[in-house]
Amino acid sequence: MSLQLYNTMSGKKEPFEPYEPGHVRMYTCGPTVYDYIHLGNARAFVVPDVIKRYLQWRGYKVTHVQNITDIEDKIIAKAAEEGVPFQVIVDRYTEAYLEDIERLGCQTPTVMPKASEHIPGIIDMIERLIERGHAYAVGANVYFAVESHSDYGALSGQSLDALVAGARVEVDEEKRHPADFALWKAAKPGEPAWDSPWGPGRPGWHIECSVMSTHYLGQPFDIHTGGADLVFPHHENEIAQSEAATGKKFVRYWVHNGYINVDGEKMAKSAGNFFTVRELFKKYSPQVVRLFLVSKHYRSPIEFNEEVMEATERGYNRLVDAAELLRELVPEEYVGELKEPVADEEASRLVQASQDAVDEFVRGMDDDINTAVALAAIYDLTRQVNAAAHRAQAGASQDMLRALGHALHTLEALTGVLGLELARHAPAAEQPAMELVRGLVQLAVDLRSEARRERRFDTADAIRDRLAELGIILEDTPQGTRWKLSAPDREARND
RNA sequence: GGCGGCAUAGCCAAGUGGUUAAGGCGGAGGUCUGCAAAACCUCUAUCCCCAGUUCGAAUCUGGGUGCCGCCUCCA
Repeated sequence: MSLQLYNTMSGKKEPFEPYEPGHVRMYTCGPTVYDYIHLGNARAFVVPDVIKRYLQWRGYKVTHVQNITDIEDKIIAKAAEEGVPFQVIVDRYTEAYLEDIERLGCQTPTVMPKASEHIPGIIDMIERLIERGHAYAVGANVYFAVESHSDYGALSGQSLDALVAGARVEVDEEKRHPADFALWKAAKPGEPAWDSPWGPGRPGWHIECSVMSTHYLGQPFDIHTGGADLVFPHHENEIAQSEAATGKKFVRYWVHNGYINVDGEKMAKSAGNFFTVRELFKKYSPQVVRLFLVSKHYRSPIEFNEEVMEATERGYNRLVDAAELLRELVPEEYVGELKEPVADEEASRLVQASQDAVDEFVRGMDDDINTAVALAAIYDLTRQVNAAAHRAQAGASQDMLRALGHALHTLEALTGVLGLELARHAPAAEQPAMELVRGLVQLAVDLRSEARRERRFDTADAIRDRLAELGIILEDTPQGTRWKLSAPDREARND
């Protein structure tokens, strides 16, 4: 069985085959840089990142383009509101966005083009559309004529008549058809503008994605992703423009992710019920946020609330704890793919468990990137690893250590495909401080161990309690006392 | 009005014709421990309602009920 992907265009899961064997080309609608990204935006970036990582893991080369919209009405509005130059807004939020997706564990896309860098290509495409009779200029505005494209409405499953009957399309005397949309907008005084055959202005929203995607990926390309709210009109319009301009199919698989809900309602800027990811990072580590996002199938809505976030954090800690235990236990040279089979019966059971986890993980991911199933496979293996590791703490055969090393490798590989990293790490800025913390904690732990040996349990417990208040958890094992930070990579801990 | 989605345990969430209905969080009991913590073990649902199809349905069909989304900027 191979990867099945749900295609919004057909409304069905379809077997995935790239246009060019072995090489997947995908495009993701990136942010408009006028504000910090919120959790809903984050999902639209994490979902394609998971798809990309899975494809890579399955051996495909992936070229991934994710644009940055740096020309847009909302940016102009924000600049006016703050009374600062347009570019200040663009730079500030571009930088913040790059930082946010990196912390979320997203690989840097192969190319991150900006609309402002593709004006000539945009003008070319508009000219071609006018030549082919798909667009018309009215003064310095240019519109796409939706009636000229027979397939208009195919992606959203709506006929042109039905779309107009919805009657929320803005009335505009200039347009030949109410659903016609702007390819080029005339600049008003003071607005950022680029020269064009129709006068100074800026591109409409949809045209940049058509131009940039096909510029880097050709036409057709394989996968186009975005939030479900982009199906109409954004993606519908992208298709119309691109196919009208070239006569070729635009995109082979349309992938749309579901929303994040708050109190049952879609999280959105306009609704005001959103959480920026940087706010969330103060309370939860970026890894926990990412785990939360992949805990449900990408097309379903996810309800956001504190209770679920906390449950997610506990689950994440369990995964990390298991990995850390293995790292303590297994000599480094045993971590990795198993080179020779193990003879020991218990060890071979664990090897089998690792294989089962991989099989189940693949089964889930192949079924339209079912990350919930994939995660269940990871948790299953974690449980078995813990059981074996705790027994191994009291002494283990070489075979067992090799099997544990293999299991650790497996856990890291599978969580890695989801973009998760099983490690507690303090933010880089805190690294020097961590050295000091390690020393001080060890000092306290040593003093407490001495107290325990002398059966002065009041003192021992007091030390443990005080450390707990500081966010340091002690665990006594037969081999001595281990310690860990309770919430290691939250942005700031003020508890 | 048009189009689409969802309803599974206290919470989150898989499962789309036949299995003991995955997994996580929480809860109860147990093992281990000076006590804890962690970990492991056991237990913790008959699938919104009704009517059909079928030898057999959470899974298919029809009808309800409830919730959500798109049709306007939106990830």
